[in-house]
Amino acid sequence: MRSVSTARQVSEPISSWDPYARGCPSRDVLDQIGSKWAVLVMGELGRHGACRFTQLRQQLAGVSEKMLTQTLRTLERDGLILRTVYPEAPIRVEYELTPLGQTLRGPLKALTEWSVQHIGEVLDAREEYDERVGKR
Amino acid sequence: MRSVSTARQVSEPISSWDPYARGCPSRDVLDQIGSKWAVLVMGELGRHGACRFTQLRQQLAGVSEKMLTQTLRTLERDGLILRTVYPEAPIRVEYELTPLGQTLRGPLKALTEWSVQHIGEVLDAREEYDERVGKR
DNA sequence: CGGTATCCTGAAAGATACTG
DNA sequence: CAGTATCTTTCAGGATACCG
Repeated sequence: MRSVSTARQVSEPISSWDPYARGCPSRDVLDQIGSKWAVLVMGELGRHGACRFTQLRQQLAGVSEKMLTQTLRTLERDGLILRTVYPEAPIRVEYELTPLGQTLRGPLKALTEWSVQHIGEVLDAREEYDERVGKR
Repeated sequence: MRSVSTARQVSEPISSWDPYARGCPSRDVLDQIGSKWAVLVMGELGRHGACRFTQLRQQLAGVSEKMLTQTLRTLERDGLILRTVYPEAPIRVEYELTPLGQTLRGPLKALTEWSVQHIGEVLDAREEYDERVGKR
């Protein structure tokens, strides 16, 4: 059954894509990036190069087989990662970034770097906010 | 009730933050960014400057009042946007990016620009993938 | 080894009605 | 105007068992 419901039906006519509009294709991509494991997988493959399924599952401690498979399938479908099967025994499968996937590394890196650099400020803001709101 | 459950309990000791690790604070931020409306709100405020509640709801056609409020609250708590109440009658509330929020515009822009630039390739990849898989 | 196939649950999203 | 309260629906995510 091939309905992971990743790409929901886009019924609107495809014209004048506002990158911020609802139901627009580029928005789909953002949704996928925002999904729980996609960024993690991309990051792992970006730093390690080719990885096997089990390797990935270990690096991303906590991911279930189902979610890892689902994430990998979606990324593969979007052309961001390449899946190669080596029909040995036991079977071996390797995942790696495609050239297209490589081009996404920059933007992704910018975002994670931002979060690392500014997490302190965010945490402070939260603390201050909670105090302000709690005191009422 | 102030438990939007945005920030789930981080029980682990705070040491050696791997930006990719589960439950790490910077990961929280990414999760929030990935949430359905946060990027849209940030984008809107980034381009328009200060906006009122109703203005935002109209720009982001499709958002429910509840989700908009929730998104705005979380972003405010994280110190990314500023909420200003003008106690006139009728009341007026304006939202705008904080300096911290401004620093996030770049990374966010990089990501949306990527999606606009490469959406064609992604769509092609999907088509090819579906054909490959369907034919089996 | 590298997955599917099922079932289940909690949280997210949405609809609707009401309010300071 | 700018929300809050409440209810319902949806569905991502996880647990488990099994398969080529």
